[in-house]
Amino acid sequence: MTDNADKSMDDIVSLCKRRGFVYPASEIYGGINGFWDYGPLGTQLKNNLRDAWWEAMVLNPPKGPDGERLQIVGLDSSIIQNPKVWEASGHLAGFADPMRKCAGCGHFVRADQLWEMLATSSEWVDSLLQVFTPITGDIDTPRLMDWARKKGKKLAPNLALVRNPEVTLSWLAQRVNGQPDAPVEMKEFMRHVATEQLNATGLQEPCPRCGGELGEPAPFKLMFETWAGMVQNDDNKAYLRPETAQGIFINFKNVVDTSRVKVPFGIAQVGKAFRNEVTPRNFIFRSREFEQMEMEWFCHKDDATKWYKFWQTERKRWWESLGLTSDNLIMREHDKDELSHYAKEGAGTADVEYRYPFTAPGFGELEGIAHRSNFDLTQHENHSRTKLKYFDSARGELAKNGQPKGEHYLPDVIEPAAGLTRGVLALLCEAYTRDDSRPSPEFLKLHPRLAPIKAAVFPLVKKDGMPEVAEKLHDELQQRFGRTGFIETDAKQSIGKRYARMDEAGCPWCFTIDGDSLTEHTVTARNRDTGEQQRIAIAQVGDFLHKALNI
RNA sequence: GCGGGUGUAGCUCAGUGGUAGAGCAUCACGUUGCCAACGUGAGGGUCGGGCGUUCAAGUCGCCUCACCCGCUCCA
Repeated sequence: MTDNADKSMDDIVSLCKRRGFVYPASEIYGGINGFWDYGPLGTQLKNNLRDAWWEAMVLNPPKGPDGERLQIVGLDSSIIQNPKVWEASGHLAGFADPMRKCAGCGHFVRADQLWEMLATSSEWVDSLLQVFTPITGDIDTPRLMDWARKKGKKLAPNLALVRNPEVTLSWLAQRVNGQPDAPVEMKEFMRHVATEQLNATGLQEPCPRCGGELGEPAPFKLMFETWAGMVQNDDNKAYLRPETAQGIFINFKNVVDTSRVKVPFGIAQVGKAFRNEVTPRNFIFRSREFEQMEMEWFCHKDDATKWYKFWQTERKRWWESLGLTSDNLIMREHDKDELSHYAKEGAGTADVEYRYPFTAPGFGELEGIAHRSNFDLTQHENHSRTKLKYFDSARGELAKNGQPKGEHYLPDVIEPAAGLTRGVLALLCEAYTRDDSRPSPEFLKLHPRLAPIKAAVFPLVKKDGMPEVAEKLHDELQQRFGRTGFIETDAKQSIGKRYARMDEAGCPWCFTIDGDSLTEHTVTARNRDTGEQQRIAIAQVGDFLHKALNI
């Protein structure tokens, strides 16, 4: 087995392009940053992963921790919703955090974190403080001058004190000597060393990175905006959803009212989401348009921890069942300070992380399992002024007749939220294998269930009626397995080359029609991973494949 | 957004101012006897895009776009 750290993303990206898995979006126009198109094989692979998820969630969910049957229903909500949805969810506020852009280096700083960053994580501030002691308020001009010319020049090239030490220090001296009874405090000192045109600009605040002048705070929008209607103004502004989850929460009441589900139950959804990421990076790992598979599991808060643990175990097991090796998968519990706004109060958030080649030996997120408490339903209940409480007739005190009186509550939510497109990436990375001892060294060891091409049927040579037999077997297999992926047939070129092509596309089985097929009615079945062959009856090929694909 | 690198055929890449190339891949025909065989032929490029310098630009300059690496960001 090849270690993921040894796999080259360039090779994987190249194979994806060559074989029609993933193309850069708008390629003929020079591309567009953060967007990707899925080709014939990539689309089928993505659909197969999506279908496997849907089956594991909605059609054939796992048994619960006590062996009980789980209830999960599907949903497909709109990408564009009333903007109030995003106000309620916190995305509008969260995504529009005021940022300040540095005029010197272009770096963005969150306005509300500026002073914390200056105090804790700015290299030049650390260095500068060694020549200035804010407690006494003394200004050692020669030492500051010296710092500006040496260390400052390296660490904070855009700081006013460095660009123009004389002027900056004279302003500072005027302040200190003019008001000797009011010592300069840290913040004020920082503002002074960042300012060289005091009369024109007032005191400036410096960039933690280069000391440059920071611009006015402005919202930094991570949601894509559009307009619903012909006129484009603030009244009809709309947003592309940054996650599929909110579509589920706002339909919670609809589903409860119309589908006879009882808490605990889940609502599952697969769909596109959009985030205007600052830096799309790493192939399809972080793109601006991506696909999520999210399930919101609604349960009573007393049971939340139980379900949180259950879904963690279950989700990791599921990814493993698709062929991701356990060495390359970890479950990582978030630290307290990492938790999202919606998860602060809950049992926690954990990520299923995969060891991608570009994160190896570290890991990158594949799926998040979050306890969102009842944050979202509470928010939507308040913002929409619609009662979303669930009436649970199995809870509450017992009445005279021995029946529970019932309890009204907003359920807690456990959310396993997986990236479909990240899943595709993890599967491709896991499947990509180089084995130079093989005649076809580069191949994709995709799980048979997910492989976009399920099988290929080859006539060994293009004569003696072999192509006709192959054609017939191909049609038969396509009828039976076509809904799960492609069945290929190919009579061109040497048999070895055809096997190699199928290896590269991740096709698990090749069936070859030879002379014996005509007389004995048998074919050879060739295994992608081992190259081994076995003879089976033509009539048995369908059942053989059915078993091999495990579907 | 910053710094560094890259961009030439579907893929991998040569090409240092003078007629746009190779290998593999693709297509056609022939051959074929189980692991990227062979022969003959064919198609495919406004050299990422734009502007400029020059008699002449894939090559030099400026701008721009995309990708990769490192920062940064990632509710």
